[in-house]
Order: sequence, then C-alpha cells, then structure tokens
Amino acid sequence: MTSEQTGIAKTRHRRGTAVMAKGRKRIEAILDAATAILIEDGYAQLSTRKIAARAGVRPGHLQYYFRTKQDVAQGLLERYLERATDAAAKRATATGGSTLDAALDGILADQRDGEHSRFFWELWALAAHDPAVAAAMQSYYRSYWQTIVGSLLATEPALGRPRAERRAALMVALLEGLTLFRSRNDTRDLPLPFLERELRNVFRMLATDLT
Amino acid sequence: MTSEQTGIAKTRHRRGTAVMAKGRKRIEAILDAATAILIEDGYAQLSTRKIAARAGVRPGHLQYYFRTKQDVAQGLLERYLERATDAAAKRATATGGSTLDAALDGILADQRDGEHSRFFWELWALAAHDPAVAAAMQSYYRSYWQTIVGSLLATEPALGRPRAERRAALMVALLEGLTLFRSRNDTRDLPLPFLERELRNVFRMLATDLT
DNA sequence: TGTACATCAGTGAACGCGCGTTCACTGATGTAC
DNA sequence: TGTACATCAGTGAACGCGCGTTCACTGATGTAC
Repeated sequence: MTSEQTGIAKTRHRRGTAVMAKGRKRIEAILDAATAILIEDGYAQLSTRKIAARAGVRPGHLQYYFRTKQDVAQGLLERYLERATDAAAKRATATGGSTLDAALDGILADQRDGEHSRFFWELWALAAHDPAVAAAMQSYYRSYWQTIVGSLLATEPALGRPRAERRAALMVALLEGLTLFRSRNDTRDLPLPFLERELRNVFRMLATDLT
Repeated sequence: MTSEQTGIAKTRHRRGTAVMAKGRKRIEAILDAATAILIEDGYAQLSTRKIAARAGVRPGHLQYYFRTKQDVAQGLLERYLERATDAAAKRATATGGSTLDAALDGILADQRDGEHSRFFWELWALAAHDPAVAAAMQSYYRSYWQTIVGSLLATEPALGRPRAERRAALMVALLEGLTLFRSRNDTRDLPLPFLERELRNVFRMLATDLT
C-alpha cells in the first residue's frame, strides 16, 4: 500500500514512533486478515466486514485505516509482491553455488507450500480485469524475468541477451505453469516421480548454448 | 451442465423437439451471457441478475431454467471444457503432419485470442476454492496431458511412457504458463521476437530421446 | 506535576444497494379426443 | 375442426441478507506550557 491511501498517513510526520506503533500493527493485522481470506476463499468472498472481523476490528473502524476496500486490496498486493521480490533477491545473493540453481530451489519450495500459488492464481484472474493489478503483476514479473536473464548471461555469456531473454521467459512460463499441477493439498495432480529432475534437466538445456 | 439440473430436464422425455427448441435456445443464451460476463468482468462480478439481463430474460425467469446460480456456473463450465476438448481432438486428427506440431499450432492460436486465456485464469482461481471446479479442471487437463503423451510416444517410442509423461507434463505447464505473458490486449507483456520459435525448439528437444 | 487541548483510536447505528431466490400469477403452446 | 386440458414459458412483486461506506460520537493518548 502506498502510505498516502491510509487515514493514518496524512499525519504521520507529526507523530512519534510510540504513537505510530499501534496504528502500524493494526494495518498489518488488517492486511494479514485480508490476505488470508483472499487465499482461503478467493476474491469473490473478500468483504470489508469479513476483513474487519478477522482483524479484530469493527466494520466502521476499518475505514479509519483504509478508506475503501480497494485501498486494502492494493495494500495487500503491494506488500505481498514486495516481500516476494525481497525473498527472491535474498535467495539469489545468499548462495554459494549457481544463482540459477539456488533460485530454482527457492521457487520450487514456494510452490510446494500452496498458499503462494493460490495467491498468484487470484492475481492472474484479477489482473485480467483490473489495470492496477495488471500493472503490479507486470512489474513483478519483469523483475523476476530480468533476474533470470542476468543469471543466464552470467553463466553462459555465449547466449547473447536476446536469446537469454527468450530462454528466461520460457523458464518463467514453465515455473508458473507448473504451479497448476502442484500443491493442491487435497487431490495432487500429476504426482509424477522424477518430474522435478526432468525440470532441472530442461533448465540445464535452456541455460546452455547448444548452437 | 448435466441436464438433471435444469427445470426443463425433468420433463424432457415428454416433449417433442419443437417444444424443446425454444428452451434449448434460452439455455444456450443464458450460458452465453454468463460466459461473456465471466470473461469480461470476472467471477466476482457474475450475478444472476446480470446474466438474466444479458440473456434477455427476467430475473425470476432464470430460475425456471437454472435453479441456482451454481447450476449456471456448472453448466457453463462443462459446456466450455467440452467444447475445448472437442476442438483439440478435431485438431489432433484432421492434420497431415506431426500431431504434436498441429496441436501446438492450435493451442498457440487459442492463446492469441485472449478470451480463452481469461476464461482459464478464472477457472484456476475458482478451482482453488471449489472442489467441483477442481474436479472438472483435473479431468480436462488429464485428457489434454494424455493426448500429448500419446503423440510423444508415437513419434519417439524410445522415450518410454514414464519419461513421456514427464515431458508431456512439462509441455502442458509451459503452454499454460505462457498464457500469462501473451494476449493482454492493452499492454503486451514480453513481446519478444522469435519467442515462439524458441518455444518450438524446446518442444522439439522435449520430444527427443537425447539419452 | 497539573491542566488544557489536540490528535489518535475505536464504537455503534444507520444508509441505500444489489444480490439470490421464491411465489402467485398469466399467457402461449401442444395434446387427446 | 373444435374443445378441454396439461404443460411450457414468462412476468412482476416481494423477501431477507450481506455489502461498502458514512457519521456523530466517546474514550485514550500524547503535547505544550
């Protein structure tokens, strides 16, 4: 959420940190609640009243922190994507081996938890109808994609940037597409043995010149 | 839709074809309207009253054909997936060259139109929260996937079924993931030149033994 | 330390609205004889 | 062909509900002097 959209933000500079602590906690609690409902029940079930109840706040009080439902949605979207980007960046740097392998490990772990996938499925659907969500998603994927382009060029400069960009796009598509067949906690689709190994083979090929 | 769910169905056997024609047209019109709203505005905006208005029917009359909103949703889902499966089967058989190449052509054409992708993005999100949708999707993708497994084994028997199944799964994932970066009619993500050629290269590799 | 005041945090009732669905009803069409 | 009846198709009003948001208000906390 951009701070300008909360009632709290307009007076932020006048307040000491002690005062702000409570408000910040409330904001986090509200975004936590909204995120949980979005993941568990989907966007169609997301209502300000449910968010308020789950966050331990009265309906009327929600408007004190977020003027409209859309502000809450934007807030949770920005917070989530920001955290996801940060986590990815941390994974990419804090590793000893190949950055691409390390990134892949992290991404596959994310996919396994399920919540992450559910969140993104909601976003894909929302982005089709809401330009603001579409813009946020586009910038998220652009950064995701460019990170992979960087890794590819670092390990195999012979690829050249145009080809590395295409290969990276296919990698992102492959990973996102795979979420559809993983991590359903009820009926696991495609529990194919060695699928992950096959995926790593494909990635190795995509990271190689081959000419 | 399974016919048992419409008011019309209970008496179907008593009616001649002339009588049924009107009812069937209404049902099609209702499903058309609901599908269009789902694609244009998303599931959260889908309401019985909007469906009725778009189909040229009074709100109360909708219940004559579909008892509940859920019946409409199930009806349009089954109709859409059935048509998609039929179209894919037609493509797979009515071709001269490689079945895999022909299927790929058709799939990429579908992705370009946009509506198809939007519909599926909605379904991915819905399937996460609705077991009935999840089941329909699972059977759809299973058939999609098995068709590709068949093509792979036909052109390269050396792969063996387990490996062909893994390769086919990666192909489906890659294709579905690619929809995320194509066919947004406003801001085209990733308009990479030659991306489609690169994709075909990857498919060729995935269809080869390589050992 | 005490008082006056401003701002922050939170409450509870109320609003108008679109929703999904029901229901009693009317008109149109087909069927039996 | 005409009449009686059954079923199909369609209407319009009404219901109770959850929704997003507003508003006047109260209590809590911080700040200035």
